[in-house]
Amino acid sequence: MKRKERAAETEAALKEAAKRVFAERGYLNAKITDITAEAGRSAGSFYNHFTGKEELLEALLTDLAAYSEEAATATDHLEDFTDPEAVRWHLAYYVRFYREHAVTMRAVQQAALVSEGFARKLADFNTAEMADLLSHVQFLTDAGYELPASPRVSIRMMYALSDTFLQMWQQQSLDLSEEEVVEIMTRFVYRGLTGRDC
Amino acid sequence: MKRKERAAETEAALKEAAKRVFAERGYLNAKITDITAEAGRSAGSFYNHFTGKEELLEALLTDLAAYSEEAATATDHLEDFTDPEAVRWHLAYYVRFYREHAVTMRAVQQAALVSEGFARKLADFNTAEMADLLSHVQFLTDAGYELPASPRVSIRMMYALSDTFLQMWQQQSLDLSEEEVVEIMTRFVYRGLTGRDC
DNA sequence: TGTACATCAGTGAACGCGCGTTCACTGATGTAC
DNA sequence: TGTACATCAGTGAACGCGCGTTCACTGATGTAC
Repeated sequence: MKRKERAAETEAALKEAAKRVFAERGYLNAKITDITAEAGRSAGSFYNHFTGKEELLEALLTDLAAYSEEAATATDHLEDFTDPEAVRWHLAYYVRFYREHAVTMRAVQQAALVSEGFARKLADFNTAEMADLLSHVQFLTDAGYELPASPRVSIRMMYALSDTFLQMWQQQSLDLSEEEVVEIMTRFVYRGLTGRDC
Repeated sequence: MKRKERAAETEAALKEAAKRVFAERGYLNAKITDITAEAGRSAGSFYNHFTGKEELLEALLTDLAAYSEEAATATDHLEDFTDPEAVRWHLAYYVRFYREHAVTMRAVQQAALVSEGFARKLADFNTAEMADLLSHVQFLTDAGYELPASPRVSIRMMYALSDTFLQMWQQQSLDLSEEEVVEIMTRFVYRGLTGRDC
């Protein structure tokens, strides 16, 4: 089975090369020949594995899904948002996620601007991430805290903040360690959601 | 001077047509012939006015700058962020801005993904917007409030939240009126910055 | 005011660049007997 | 184990599509005398 091995190696090489090219030039600026060159393969080889750049990105996105699943079922998953630690846990998760998968996420965001299909995929992904949070925020309303808005909208604000702030952190150098970012965001979000200090 | 009038009319028509096309298809998907067709002009005519799509977008962006200037010097500009009204005033300004200029801003954001030049322009624009806020937050530290992070970073969180949440509001229908959005964001941000309810 | 010429905004068919995609070919691996 | 043929991953030059951009042309406006 040396043949299938070789094919699998090439496919993996193309995916890794794509990430490097996306990181440097961005998804939209990446030419297929850039990717094949980076992977050290010929242009034609690409089409033995993917029908185009979109399918390659879908493959990368599928790899992420696994990661998200994992976190949602983590054993130390804290759910009660009246406890600042629960908020911190989730933000720490996002920070880790962004550090590890920033390239793919940015690629998907770029693809979403141009392609209807990726826009839907991205929306679905975000909705899934937020769904988990919805039940956690219920603890706050049950405990008599006054959210700034409905649970659904409050979570969107939290998510909007995290998403964009983490991108800022990644791209421009904010000179903050990962721990500091988690700490800072936790304070802002916990205060924002509950109206109390922590 | 009928000639210059005609030229000015065509240029304006192209700019307006561009906004409509950008709104529908997005900047990156917009073809120059889409714009000229929408404006009811020939393809060649475009190049009498702009060297390309980029220059047209720059022209639209210049129109925005005026708007921002205006707000920064507004007479009712509240500056002391210890007063929730001051926070509300600024968020209300952003909401109005996004409602009126969402198309151009989204176009610039898209262009920034692909072009180094626009990335810099966008970064400059955002920095300018945030600079105004920096002095306002000083009131909080002076009054003994504890920000969630340094003034510079706290503002970035506020800005990240506003930027993305307003985009969500624009794109997906969150079923919130403009007043509600301002109210909600004010509560979240004021709480986040000060740690106190309002 | 009239005539002859210059200039300019606009036209749209044609051109050509960039890049995605194809395809005939190669050499290696797998299969049949 | 050896031989003959089939299949497959990979190659890279060539093809062709889409779209930005050009340019010779038109008709209208401006200018000179």
